[in-house]
Amino acid sequence: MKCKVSENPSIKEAYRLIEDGIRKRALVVILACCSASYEGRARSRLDAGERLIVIKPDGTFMVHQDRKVDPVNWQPPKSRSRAYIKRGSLYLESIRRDPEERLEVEIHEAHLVSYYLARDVHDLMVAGHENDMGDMIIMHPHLIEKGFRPVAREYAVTSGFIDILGKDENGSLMIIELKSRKAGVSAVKQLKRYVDEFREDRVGVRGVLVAPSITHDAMEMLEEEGLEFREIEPPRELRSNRGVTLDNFL
Amino acid sequence: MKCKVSENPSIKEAYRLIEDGIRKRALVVILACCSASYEGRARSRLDAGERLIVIKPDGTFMVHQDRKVDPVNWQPPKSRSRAYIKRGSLYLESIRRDPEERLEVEIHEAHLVSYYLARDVHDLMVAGHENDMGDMIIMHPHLIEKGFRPVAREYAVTSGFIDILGKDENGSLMIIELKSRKAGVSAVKQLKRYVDEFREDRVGVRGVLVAPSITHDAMEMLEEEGLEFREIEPPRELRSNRGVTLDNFL
DNA sequence: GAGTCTATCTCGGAA
DNA sequence: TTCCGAGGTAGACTC
Repeated sequence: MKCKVSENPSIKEAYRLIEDGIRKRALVVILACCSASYEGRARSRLDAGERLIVIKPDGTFMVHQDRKVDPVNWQPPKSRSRAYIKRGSLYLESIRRDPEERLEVEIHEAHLVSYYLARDVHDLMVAGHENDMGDMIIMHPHLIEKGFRPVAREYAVTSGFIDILGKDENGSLMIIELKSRKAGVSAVKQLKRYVDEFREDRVGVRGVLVAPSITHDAMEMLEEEGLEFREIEPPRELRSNRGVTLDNFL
Repeated sequence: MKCKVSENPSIKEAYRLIEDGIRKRALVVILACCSASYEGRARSRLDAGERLIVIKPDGTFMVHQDRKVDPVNWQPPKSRSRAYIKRGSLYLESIRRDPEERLEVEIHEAHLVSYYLARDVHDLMVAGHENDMGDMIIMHPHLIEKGFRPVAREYAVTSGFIDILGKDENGSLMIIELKSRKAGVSAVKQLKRYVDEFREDRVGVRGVLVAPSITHDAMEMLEEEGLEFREIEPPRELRSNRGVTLDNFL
């Protein structure tokens, strides 16, 4: 029996089922009219409304309203949850240590209480990240331009890390800034800071912003600063080679 | 009847209940063994596992694993969801326009399908935001130091917005950077950029980072740059006056 | 609609 | 453990 369900349970029934589910490290799902108070990194109060409450086996606790992707109140994995009855009312409590945080939910009326002994071994396979773009460019440097040779990756400078450092066919230094989404002015500013740092030493340093697209304002600033743009889509293969390094090509 | 529930439904029963719930703009909650494919801003694939699926009245769609606060796959509010049966299997689909994104979930086995006609009019009341800190400092400038006078808020400069601009008792310009959480090196860099911009014009500009705490590295950088730190906790009152402006004090 | 910024951001990786 | 940066960030707000 993977699933246990109770419709419109009494307070005691709800209490027992929830405690049972937590103890068995099940996925506990509750539909209820509730209110919530949180105190920790911030402080919040949520008045009564009908919501979805979820307690996960890893200690995650969430209160979801009828809108938005984000929970309205929550606690992260490893929080300790329990149910208790006080003055005839059912409460849920989730406590986190370091930082000390406490979320208390008062259940005014439970419509559905259930738990689910979920088994889930798989992780998400995802493609289209900045890291994948870097891998792709290291493996296919001509995507930047003919004759481009990468020299270093995540190269540390005062103002941060240069995504890819390389040289063009004339031996001029090239600073590559990667963005996996549309690039804004902040990306241009970041690239400019890197280039300025190098230009102090020597001239002829090229700065290239690589992204699938760019905002209008960012393109204007880029041109003003004498920087370049390469339109490149992040790769879409789900099983990209992890751990591609420059060693393979130098 | 606020709640409708079916345990271990057949494919057709599950299909009908889910479509019914979506049409009635209910909160649809499903416990099922499923796999998922996403294509849009990125691309992802999730192999079979036992999960919680939620469809909200506002169009939000979520697939939750047995761990983590964030859903493993999701679509934002205003997405269009539907269920359908293809080659004897039950599928859920959620589509978003602009950007074009599609999430498809195949239900291999539904353990629990339910929907809940939730009513929830209340919004979260929360305290402890950066904005509240700004309000507090505008109302009590001496928290920065004796004689401090705020002059402008969200003051636009080339590299962004200065949280609070003011003058000390000697008439020297002060640039205040607020953080509601522990400040890191990025906050110091940000403050430094603002101060540098002003120092081009005139010397004697003071930069002050205001936060409840600061990382070790950030404090070192702050001292190197001749900037200052004020340890201030964000306010905890839940009903802070919204819309406090400088007009009330100048 | 596009751009910018905060967040109880969350989450993963590195020092 | 602490810290830093990426994210399909989400969500709020301004222009």
